[in-house]
Amino acid sequence: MAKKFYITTAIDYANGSPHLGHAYEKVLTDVLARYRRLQGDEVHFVTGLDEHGQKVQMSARKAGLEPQAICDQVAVEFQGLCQRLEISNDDYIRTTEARHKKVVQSVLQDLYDRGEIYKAEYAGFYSQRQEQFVTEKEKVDGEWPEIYGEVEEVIETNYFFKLAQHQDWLVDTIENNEAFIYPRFRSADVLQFLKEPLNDLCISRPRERLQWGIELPFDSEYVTYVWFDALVNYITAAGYGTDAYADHWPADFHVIGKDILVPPHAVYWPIMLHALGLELPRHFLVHGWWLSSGAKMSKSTGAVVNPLDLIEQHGADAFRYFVTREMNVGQDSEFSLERFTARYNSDLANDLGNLLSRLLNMGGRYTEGRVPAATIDEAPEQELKQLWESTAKELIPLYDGFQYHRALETIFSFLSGINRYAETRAPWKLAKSEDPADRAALETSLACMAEALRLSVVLLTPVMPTISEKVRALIGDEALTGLDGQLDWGDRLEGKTLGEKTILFPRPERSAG
RNA sequence: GCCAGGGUAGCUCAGUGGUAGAGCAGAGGACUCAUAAGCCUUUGGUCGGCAGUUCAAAUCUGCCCCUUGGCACCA
Repeated sequence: MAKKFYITTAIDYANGSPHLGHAYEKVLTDVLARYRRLQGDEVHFVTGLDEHGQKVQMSARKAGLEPQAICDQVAVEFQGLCQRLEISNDDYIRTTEARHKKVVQSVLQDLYDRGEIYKAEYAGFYSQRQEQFVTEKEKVDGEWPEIYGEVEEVIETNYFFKLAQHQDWLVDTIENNEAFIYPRFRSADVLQFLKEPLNDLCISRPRERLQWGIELPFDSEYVTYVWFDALVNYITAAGYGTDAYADHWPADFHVIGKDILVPPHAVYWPIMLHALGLELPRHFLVHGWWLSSGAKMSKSTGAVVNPLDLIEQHGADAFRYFVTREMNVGQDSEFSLERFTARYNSDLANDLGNLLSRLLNMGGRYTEGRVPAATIDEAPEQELKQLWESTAKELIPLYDGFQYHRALETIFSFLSGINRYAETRAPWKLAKSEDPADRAALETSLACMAEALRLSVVLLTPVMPTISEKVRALIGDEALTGLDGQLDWGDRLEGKTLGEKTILFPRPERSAG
């Protein structure tokens, strides 16, 4: 069996509710996953939930619940988000699952046996109130803020993972693999970090301080902490220790936010894998953040808008389109309701939705609800086909280079070209003529509009899967299963039945006041 | 402080040496198949600032300013 295209998001931390950032990462990953499926890859797409740790334990205690109960609630929320967004993940991993505990313990034991883990004393400043270690960085004006309460220096024995001995290897690996981290400039952050000597990584917490974690296999007085729990999910979900593993690992892409590249994903994780003798993931796709999500958009309406409400208000596809169109992968982007509305109305409703609407309507009125044959090929047709040719040429490289915002821009610029073509041919005028030449032009124009629309939605499909399928059905096309030949201008729609006139993206009612 | 990303029309962005671009928003017009949509025309920029290299710089170099991140046990 051929290796699958294995792609992951970061797993979300269970101590909080989903927000725009979570939604975006899932959409971004899903777009890539769906694109690869169209390219013919067998895809294994995993997302999940990181459930252990101090914060979850404390939240549970505050709520008077068992930690697992809290996690179960949060898991429902996050999985619900995936459904709402029509994320096509093949697996959802939760770090409290038995399959994961087993892998974490096996990996820890393995490293312990190899001498990569040792026990040592760790001295630090501990905040009793927050039940966590604090560092000099947390100090404000030379004092720890009030929220930490009394901070005392304590010495604690813990287990450490040897990072330093792999440092040179890691620097080499990153320097010699330019495609390892996208965008490339992020590699510089990692290499800068690696200019300083690495300290070993503390991977345990004593059980009396933290119960909510996976027990160290070689010392039941401790649980493992954070990274050995969270990062290992990627190989758990790949089926580490089972036959499935070879079909999945190495991951083709870990899609993550820029905040967790250095040091966890670009330093700890590669070293963990290297120490275990496992292959590294092939690429990291590092995205930026949505800024001002919340406060800023309340200005005009006076009401705070939760970006995730837009999914229900305007559909998953519209939401997916917006975040994909607006975000230049790797950079940050500004979220505002105004921008969402502008995209929705201008691009989706006016350009795409209305184009389909006028085609279906004219097909019903002039050609008995069928896609007619294109019988002539004159300047307007040739121009439109040329425009498509140059559009198609750009799309694959843009998709391959994660330039989704520009790919969408290009597609919508072609859609605009179809609208322009319609004005040039003006089938509604031709319909009033008895001249056979006008009749031929009328039929040709509707055929060309339908074909051009079909071509437009092919590479809209990864971003707007439902809408794209809907468009295909309405113009008499079959469901899309691959890219093969789909981007070539042809006459496959000839004679196909057009659907009833449909409003794809209804204009929202203008709310009074 | 050091490193990196961004700073181009009101907004979002494209544009890496050769007379400043797109979409949206604004203004005007013709049309009517269509979701008061679409189409045509148009207003609008000392390309963050200063200096330098060059016949020529948004594009190369230096310094500065604004902004977003990274800079070891922090999720």
